[in-house]
Amino acid sequence: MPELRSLEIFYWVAQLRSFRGAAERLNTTQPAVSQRIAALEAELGVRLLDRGARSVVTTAQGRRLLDYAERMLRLRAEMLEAIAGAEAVGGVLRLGVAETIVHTWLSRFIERAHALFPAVTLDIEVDVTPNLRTGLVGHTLDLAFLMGPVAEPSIANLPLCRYPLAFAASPRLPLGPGPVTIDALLGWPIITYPRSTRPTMELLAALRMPGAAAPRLFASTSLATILRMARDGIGISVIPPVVAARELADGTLCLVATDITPPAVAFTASWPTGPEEGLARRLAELAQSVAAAAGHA
Amino acid sequence: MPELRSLEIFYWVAQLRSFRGAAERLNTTQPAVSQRIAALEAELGVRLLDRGARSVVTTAQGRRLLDYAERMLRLRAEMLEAIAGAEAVGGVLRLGVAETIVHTWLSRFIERAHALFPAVTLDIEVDVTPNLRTGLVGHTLDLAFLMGPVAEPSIANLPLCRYPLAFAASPRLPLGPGPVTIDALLGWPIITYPRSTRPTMELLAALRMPGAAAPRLFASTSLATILRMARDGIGISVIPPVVAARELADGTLCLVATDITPPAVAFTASWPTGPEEGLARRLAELAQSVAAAAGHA
DNA sequence: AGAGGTTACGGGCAGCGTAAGGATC
DNA sequence: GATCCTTACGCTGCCCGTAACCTCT
Repeated sequence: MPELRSLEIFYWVAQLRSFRGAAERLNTTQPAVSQRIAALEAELGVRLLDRGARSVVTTAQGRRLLDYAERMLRLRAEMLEAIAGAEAVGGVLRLGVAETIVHTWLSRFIERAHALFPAVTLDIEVDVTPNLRTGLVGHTLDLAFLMGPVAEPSIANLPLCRYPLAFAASPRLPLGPGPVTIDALLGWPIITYPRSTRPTMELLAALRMPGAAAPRLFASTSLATILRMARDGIGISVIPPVVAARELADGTLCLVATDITPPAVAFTASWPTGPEEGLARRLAELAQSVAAAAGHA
Repeated sequence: MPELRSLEIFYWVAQLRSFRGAAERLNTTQPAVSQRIAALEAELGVRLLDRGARSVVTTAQGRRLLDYAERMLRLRAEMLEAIAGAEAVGGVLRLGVAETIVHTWLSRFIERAHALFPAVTLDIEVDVTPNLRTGLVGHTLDLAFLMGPVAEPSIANLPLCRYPLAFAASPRLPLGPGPVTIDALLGWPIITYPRSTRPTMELLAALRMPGAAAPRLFASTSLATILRMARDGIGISVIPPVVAARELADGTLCLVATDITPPAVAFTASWPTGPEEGLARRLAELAQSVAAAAGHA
């Protein structure tokens, strides 16, 4: 009689197409996974996985079992929540967060998450959106707050908040009063997110005027670094004003009025769907309400 | 993380309202059951069962878990059949059979059951219908072919066959030719099923004529005994002719034409519904087709 | 006293981790 | 040679069974 543990191990091997990956995912060793899979195949008298040289693929029977395994694991998760309640939902949830969120409502989210799920440990990893996306599809993250949505079939998305971008510069920069033209703007380096991110790509497209010089870009994955460079007068930053509230308040940075409106950045909570998505989904919904309460919806 | 084995044990304890009963049902010892239940309660941090002095009842949480447990066990059974196929469905199925069935198509059923489910062992118990019914509700039988249907909410029924009853007596009985009147009939003891069975009750009701003497009843739980007494000329038997084919063919018994038609006996395959009813249901359907093929539908 | 659940204790075995082996690119 | 799965092996700890204990009728 197959036990749930075996089905869970099979589920992750099939999902990740890797014994090793499943072992890491389940905090065990790779031979242990091998043994359980072998035992499961023997128990059912059926070959479940084709071990290729550098790939593991499910057989037809394996795919059928995968479907059942997912349903059973889902049922167990639902059962645990129904019986033991949210307080008992435990374990580690690996959360990836884009830096912008860190500077806005992440700490409030952590507080409320801890209050709702005291037995859950959040492993937080701050990184840029493309890396977070990779982490989600590779199942090394259970949930991420990133510039979304993530357009993958196995990833679910929930919109969190939109931040309009704005130009902000040190008041020492001789920009003069009144709206700044694009030409004047392009005389300074643009300090913002890396080129690989969507808002920066859109910004560059908006700034690229025929005949004008290409904008100089000072990109950084670190918001703190962007702000620091802007305060130092190195150039003009493009950021959501909300992450620079302190600098704007104490006058070390000023918003720059221009005749172009930079794009807005939209964030989503995104997670890989699966039998254990319950906690991720609940936390995503919590994040949504926290973001809304923070007035950034 | 609760394993299926624990949920299965809990299921049976809750269902049978007994640790001991569950232990027997699952071929294990009572302390083992105690331990699993205690561990399960500790795991979930919830009391599942109230151990009364002479009774075990589920708590509210226990009832909720019971629902999930049944769904999970059902899913596992379905999965096993889907993946491993019917050949791999194994274990012991305790089948109760009314004696009439033994004399008609039981052996054919056993053959076909063995062919379809080679890994299943049939534990067969021949008894009278009331005892079989008790066995079903007490979960000591997984399936029974009896005079049904069994009107219990937790018992499912599938009609199998109907046998008209007939009067049969030794040719040495001086009954004379032509139809026998009720009065003449009542001069002899009626040899048939025990008083507690439905066909006998109906028969007695039909024979009870105003002013006439009450019929003398020679009841036996054993069909072979009934036939033996009839062949010995002790009285007139009331039986389905199909179980006395040999005696009718070799002339040791003759059908007695009368002006009343005795009732028919109807048999059903009946089994307790539950997460593991799959095999019982399949065998019940098989029995239905065997009975139909035997021409007794 | 007897039925039924709990506690205590010892042994067997499943399952895990470490380490070595083998296949494929 | 690097990567990934398999096999071998020793050990831990879970789980089961036996037996004694407790409680209620």
